[in-house]
Amino acid sequence: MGQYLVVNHPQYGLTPLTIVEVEAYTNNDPACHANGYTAKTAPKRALNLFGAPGTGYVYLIYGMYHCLNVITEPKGTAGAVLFRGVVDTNSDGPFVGTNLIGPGRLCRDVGITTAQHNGVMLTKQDAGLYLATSVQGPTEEEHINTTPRIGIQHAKDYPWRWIDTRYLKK
DNA sequence: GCTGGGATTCGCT
DNA sequence: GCGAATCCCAGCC
Repeated sequence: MGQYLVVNHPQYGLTPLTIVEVEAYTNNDPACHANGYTAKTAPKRALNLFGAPGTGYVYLIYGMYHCLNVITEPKGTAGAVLFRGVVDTNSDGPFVGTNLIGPGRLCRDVGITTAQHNGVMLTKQDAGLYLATSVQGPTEEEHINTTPRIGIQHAKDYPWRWIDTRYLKK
């Protein structure tokens, strides 16, 4: 939270966007795509969930939208953070004044797709999509709230969604 | 080989 | 508040 997701905008080039909303999914989590599987038995879609930390996991939801995650657990253990919302804090960026809230909208507006970005290493800059330390540093705890995750059918009570209250009220 | 549901969004009512 | 848009693949026949 508060760090940068750097995207490669077709006109503005590399653009740092500040992360303001995330959710966590992990091993033995009923809501995780990898739940009930191992790295060997996982369906193709969820395979990257068992990859090396820093790997991007992009999947298609409802046939229409892409969702971007980053792997957070050691290789072989499922676990990821879903990026649900970013804001453009650049004075002249492409999305100034437009907070990209919602995982599908975020991916649509910055051009993240499974074809281009699933499995890329988000700690390296060569894919034009990566994570970076922000100038303002991580979000202070006073600005962060936790809530249950959105839209899931299982483990609805896990308080594993984090929001920056300066941009999101609930 | 077919069917149904999903970590969503937007527009219309 | 509800439904449509639309693709992947697990589960079941």
